[in-house]
Amino acid sequence: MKRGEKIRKLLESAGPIDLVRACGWIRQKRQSKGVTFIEINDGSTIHNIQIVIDEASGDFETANALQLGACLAVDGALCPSQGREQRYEIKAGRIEVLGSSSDEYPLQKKKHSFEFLRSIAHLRPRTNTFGAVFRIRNAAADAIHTFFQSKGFYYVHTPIITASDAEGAGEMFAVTTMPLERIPFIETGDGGRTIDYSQDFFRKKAGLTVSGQLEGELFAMALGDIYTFGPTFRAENSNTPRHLAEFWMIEPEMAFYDLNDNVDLAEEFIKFVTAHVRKRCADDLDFLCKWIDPTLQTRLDQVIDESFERMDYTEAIKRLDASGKRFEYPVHWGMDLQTEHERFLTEELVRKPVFVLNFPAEIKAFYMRRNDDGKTVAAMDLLVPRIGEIIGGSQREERFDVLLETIRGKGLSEEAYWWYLDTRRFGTAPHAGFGLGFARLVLYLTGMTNIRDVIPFPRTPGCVEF
RNA sequence: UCCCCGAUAGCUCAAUCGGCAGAGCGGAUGGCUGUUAACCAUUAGGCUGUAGGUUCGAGUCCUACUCGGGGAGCCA
Repeated sequence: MKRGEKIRKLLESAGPIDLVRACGWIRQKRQSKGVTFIEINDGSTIHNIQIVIDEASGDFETANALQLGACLAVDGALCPSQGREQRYEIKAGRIEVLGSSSDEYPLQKKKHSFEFLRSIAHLRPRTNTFGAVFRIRNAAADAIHTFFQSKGFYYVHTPIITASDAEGAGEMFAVTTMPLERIPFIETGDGGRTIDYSQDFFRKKAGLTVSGQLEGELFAMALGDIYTFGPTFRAENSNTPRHLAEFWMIEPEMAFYDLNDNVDLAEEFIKFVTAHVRKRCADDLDFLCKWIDPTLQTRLDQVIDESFERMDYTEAIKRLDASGKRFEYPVHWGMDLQTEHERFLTEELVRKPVFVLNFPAEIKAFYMRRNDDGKTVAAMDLLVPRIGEIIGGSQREERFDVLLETIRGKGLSEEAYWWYLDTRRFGTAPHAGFGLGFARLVLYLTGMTNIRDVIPFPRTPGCVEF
């Protein structure tokens, strides 16, 4: 079909054009006696284009009967607008109604609550806010590939179905073809029974991945620098504005990187993505700044311009302790940082993004590299104001015997990790990497406050609609 | 999973001490010579989340449940 020009292009036109075609969905309609104004939007920009239909037009009656949400193809002249709100408008010649709407169309010309819009997630991308959010999400995704590709990183597709449980990352969703109403069991001899996975599709227990990191490390030990960017799944019963059961994660993994190199890369990466979005989605950020978060643009500029704070875990504990602030969870060395501690650190003490480094080994995963002090591991968390932890990473333990000792010490099965351990037996190398929750990054970039509003179709406990 | 708060018209919300169910927006109809979330007039629209209970009388008080939100935990 004849698609015409994107509305973004038309609004940026260098001059009037005698005949143009625009397609889009009706956002606004205003009627006077002799003239009707219809604003349509095609998603190419947050701005609508105004269609002017006057009495002389053959389609005047058609236009007046149209309702919000209808889809139109409009042929007409792109002219300078007499109104003050827009440079150009289309004086309609012919209007083709591609899809009519009805008075039951749920989106109104007013602000709706996000809770309500979540219940109509199939229509919410037609609102200004969600249009802006999802254009920014797209720009961020693009920036991620551009950043890593320009640095010579390879994009690796790690498996979505896996039998490996990246320890500490949370509960896995089961993947099975066994009938739930009659799951085969094996008697264990002591009166108990266990599921007979040998009859299942994969002949062993399988689930949806909680992280592609371990597989990512395997590829870093061959291709050098790699990154993953794909969906991950957590079957945790988490009911918060920061958690999803299905979300996208970015996990770079680099050979010959130590913890400092890792931190440098993470900072450069966040700055790059932020700057890219700041430049490319200026209109959308203006809108979000006006209606959602007035501090958004200032905050993003700060991320781009100022260097992030870096602080050892031990130092963070000292500063939290010395702050005099009363915490619900008392501060002591060896504890994991709670939400209240993270927020106080980044929002009160340093007032900018902060890397916390070298955590106690006990509270971190087996694959993190043991430091010489014997007590800590080369881990890093990036905390940002409002969101909390946005990146978690570490230098990985490359020494075979140390890794094996840790796996055994944490009561994990060394057989299950035979392929992971192999990389330490055959040409091991220092390497490091991190994981970044994409939706949390989008939260940060948009000023939105609920993670369910920055992913097209959120999956949370009890919610899998659409 | 735990704690707190909420659920009233399509949407956003009122309803005093337990005493007739309301407004704005949206819809429909009409008006208005170029509007900007246009404006003016008329109008329709309700088993007050569900199930019980207390009471002469319940949107309002009590109990349970469902759903939603916030906080916490788990985590990214």
